[in-house]
Amino acid sequence: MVRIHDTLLGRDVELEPRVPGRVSIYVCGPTVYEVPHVGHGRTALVYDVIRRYLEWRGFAVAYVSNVTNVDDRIIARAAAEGATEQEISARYEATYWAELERLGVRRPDDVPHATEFIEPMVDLIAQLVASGHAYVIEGEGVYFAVDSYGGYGELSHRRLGDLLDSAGSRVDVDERKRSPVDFALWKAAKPGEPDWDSPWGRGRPGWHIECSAMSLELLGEGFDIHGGGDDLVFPHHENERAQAEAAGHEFARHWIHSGMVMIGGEKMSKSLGNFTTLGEAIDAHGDRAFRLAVLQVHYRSQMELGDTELRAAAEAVGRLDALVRRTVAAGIAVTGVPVADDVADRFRAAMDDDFGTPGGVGVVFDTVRRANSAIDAGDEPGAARLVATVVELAGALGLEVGAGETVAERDAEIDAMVAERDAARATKDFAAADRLRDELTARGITLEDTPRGTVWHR
RNA sequence: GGUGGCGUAGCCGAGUGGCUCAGGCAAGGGUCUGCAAAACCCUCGACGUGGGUUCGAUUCCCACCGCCACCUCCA
Repeated sequence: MVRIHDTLLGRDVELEPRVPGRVSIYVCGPTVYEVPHVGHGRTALVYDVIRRYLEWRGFAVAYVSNVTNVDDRIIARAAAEGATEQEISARYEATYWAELERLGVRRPDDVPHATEFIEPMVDLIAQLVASGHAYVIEGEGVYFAVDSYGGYGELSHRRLGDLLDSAGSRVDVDERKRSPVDFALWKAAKPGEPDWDSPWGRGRPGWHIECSAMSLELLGEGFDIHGGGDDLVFPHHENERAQAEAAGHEFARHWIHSGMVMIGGEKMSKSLGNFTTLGEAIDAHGDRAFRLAVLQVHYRSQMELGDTELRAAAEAVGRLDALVRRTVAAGIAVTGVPVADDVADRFRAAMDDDFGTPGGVGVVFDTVRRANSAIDAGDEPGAARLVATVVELAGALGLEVGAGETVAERDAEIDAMVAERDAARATKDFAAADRLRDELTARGITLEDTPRGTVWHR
């Protein structure tokens, strides 16, 4: 059984899906007004792995993640560049998905955009107005009356009184609101901004309402898991929940939140300007190093994710590929070999405990060592089994082992040089052999001499 | 101030009331190799501080110190 840490309850609970065997997940995606940074990459990867693991575990997963494409910052960016909001959001959304694809993050089953769901949002707001949970301020918009919903604060573990005390201390409050903590469901149109028709005049939706409406629309009442970065717990998710439940809907059964990426001990964020773009990080260290670095830290913890961490992870990825090279060089066939059950059990135990990827990764690398030992010992069946297990379990985490060019790429010219060197070695002409190896090294080729011949990789 | 969380060996980072041992990176020594590479073995070193509970605590409890996040937009 899979246990997950539920933010609402503040403890681990068994995942008992609404429909046995099927898990529905909604994860808050980015607002696309800038290129993604490594923090966005981590969050997307964390949920990608949760999705993959649940599937590996036998669940049918419905995975939805939205993109916010109407928002103050998009409008501001469009104005600054003399472009339309659609141009800005389309541009940065394209970058977002392109980078995630490089990371091997699978596309969600559905990617709703705020602008495509105006009608469900308006309907939801209308329900709230009709039931007295929301009110109109002329010329300003529609607001949610926080007082009217008794569960407010439960998700983020805040008392309404404390919220009222701190409201206004950091941000100006519109005194026409009934309570300083009330928030906008619908914002009245302003000149030059995108707007839509509504019973309250033209305008655009508030931020929180889009996720309430879209998650319910696509996944239905009482969907299983709602996730996102932990900076969204308050106010975003608190508000989403309040709106949906106040309107009479059964909202998410479980809430999960992932930790932030830190840089030099501070949260990485666009507003602080202390970010590395995701693309730069992948360029510098590779997609698998990025994935492994993320998996080596529990998803709920804050983590540093800079060059130091990525370099270390890249070295570790090299061990995975080296294992496959050694296996191939030793002539050990792995396809179709069943996994070692005891290892899979350890892996499952770690992962079932709130997606304990660091433990799972530990099991994988422990198995890498054992597999190498088995190869050294000439235990071919044992090695085959352990290597098959490594490939399988790493695959469950979305980590391809021995992928692509590192293993079996053919290159006639390099093969010829390697053959020439082998011939030189056979006649003990080591000067010539070393000269050839130096040439290859200069071209980024590393040679490994094995009992069954020389293999090379980049 | 409120809420949530964290402090583990040179670094990153799991985990557990006692059992030989997370794992990754780095460092030193060794085996293998013509030399390398890769691999394996060994070594190095830990649980913020002070109390308490206990036969025994890094693990439970209390206090303290330090750090981070959220309380405004934010993955």
